[in-house]
Amino acid sequence: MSQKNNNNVVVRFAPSPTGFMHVGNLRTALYAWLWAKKNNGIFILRIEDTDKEREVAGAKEHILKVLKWIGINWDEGPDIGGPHSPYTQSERLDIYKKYAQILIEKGLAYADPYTEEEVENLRKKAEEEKKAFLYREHRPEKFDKWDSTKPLRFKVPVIKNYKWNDLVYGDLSAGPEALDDFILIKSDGYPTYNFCHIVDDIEMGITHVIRGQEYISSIPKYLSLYEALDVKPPIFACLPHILGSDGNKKLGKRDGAKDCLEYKDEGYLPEAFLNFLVLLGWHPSDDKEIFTVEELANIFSLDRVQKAGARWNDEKLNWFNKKYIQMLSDKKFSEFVDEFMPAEIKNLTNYNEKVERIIPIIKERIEKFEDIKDMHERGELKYFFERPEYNSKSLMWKDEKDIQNTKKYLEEILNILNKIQDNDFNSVSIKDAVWNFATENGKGNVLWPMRYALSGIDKSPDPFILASLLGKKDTLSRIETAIKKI
RNA sequence: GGCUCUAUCGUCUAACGGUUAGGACGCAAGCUUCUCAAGCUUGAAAUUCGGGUUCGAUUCCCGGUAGAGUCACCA
Repeated sequence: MSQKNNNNVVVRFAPSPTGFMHVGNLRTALYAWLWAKKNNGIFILRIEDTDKEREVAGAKEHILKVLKWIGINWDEGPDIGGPHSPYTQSERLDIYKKYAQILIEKGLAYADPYTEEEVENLRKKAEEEKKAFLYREHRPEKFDKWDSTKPLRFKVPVIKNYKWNDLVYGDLSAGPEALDDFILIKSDGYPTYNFCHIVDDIEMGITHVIRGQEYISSIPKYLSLYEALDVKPPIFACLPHILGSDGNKKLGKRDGAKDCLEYKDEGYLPEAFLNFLVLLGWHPSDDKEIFTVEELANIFSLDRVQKAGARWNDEKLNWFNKKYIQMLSDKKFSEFVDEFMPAEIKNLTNYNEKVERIIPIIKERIEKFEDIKDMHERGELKYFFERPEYNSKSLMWKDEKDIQNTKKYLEEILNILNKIQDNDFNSVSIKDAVWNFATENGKGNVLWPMRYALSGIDKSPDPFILASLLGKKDTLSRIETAIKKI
């Protein structure tokens, strides 16, 4: 890797602590982070907590937790500081005041003389007249001195068309109706997003502003503010929305978007989750689908981000998770099994000595670790540790009346298995020993009763595997029990 | 309603004007030692519509249609 000037790319992820972080937020963070990594740039985490009414306790900690889970690390942020500290907006109020003062002195910010109600009435009137409401059409002719008790509004310097380039959407433009005298500082003394994010982006040297598509229509406002401040705007990149799995609406908290940590709790692997997420709206130039973070950091590009929204797809996420589970080391896999195994199974007396043997069975049958619970509920775990209970009729393959033959077959299987040496009691030897007899008698007639005697359920691994996992002693004993039951 | 954006299999997407429109998930069928699971093979499945430009449009332009975003003292 060639050494690049670190200041080529400085990006930020700037969530507001107003609730849990959902997948839409996370993907924005992921794309910004990958863009920074790809360019050897700096990734900044900034907390935008200027809406004190909507702020949710613990939300900030939750955001950090999600990012850490998925493996997104930041170079500067509220917890670790950095050259532009602090990284929480409520602690940067003086900086915003300074910029507000600059605008006031330029005559480009003024105290809003109206009450909230008066503005609302003007808005309603415009609506009734089927006109777009523009505050600037009601801009007072003379401005009172701003005393911090009224909102401070931006005075759009020039009403004109704006054209700009977006790394994802290409050339964009908007007419003058996109421009208005928006509020810079609210009457509670806190700045609005529209104002302070721009101040911070300037102060922190942000080069690329990567955020959701919903900001496209606001960008002309930002452009006019950059002009008023005489600052060159950064490069913009807006990201398409993630759509809910039903409907076409942007995935939001109200439409059932889940807290990212729920995926962790359900047993999704962060690597799989990240891999799925990166492909939801972005695609490399070839057909490769499984990526390490390092590979993504090399090939990620904003110009290959889609313009249309991508629908959330749990099935594909599950497929990715399964793939990644298969790649997990035995040790790591066992740790997850230990975490997700239901207490009812863990409390069985011989759980600890036997659990390692059934690891491969679990590994090929789950998509996420929470599925272990479902396996348990379907009775697919318990019989490995305890003798199964079942109705003797179930031992019969297809023909429930063939009692005598079933008994005969089980007795012969018992005989055959008994002859296998203890230290040779593996699935291959067992199959070799049983196979001829089974084939001669229609396979299912013989193998189904054997498997059922060992598992006590309709669906399980094949009888050779089961016998080898249970061991010779337990296998013989379970078959004897079945014979007695008939 | 104004402004803005978007449109390829059910879903995620590939195809810098020329391909039998490719891949993946899901689905179906078959194979693989009974039932599962896993694996393998095969299959069905798409360029929103109408005009143009061009020898030739999924691709470029215009229009229709559909969908989305936004129009806060929220971010």
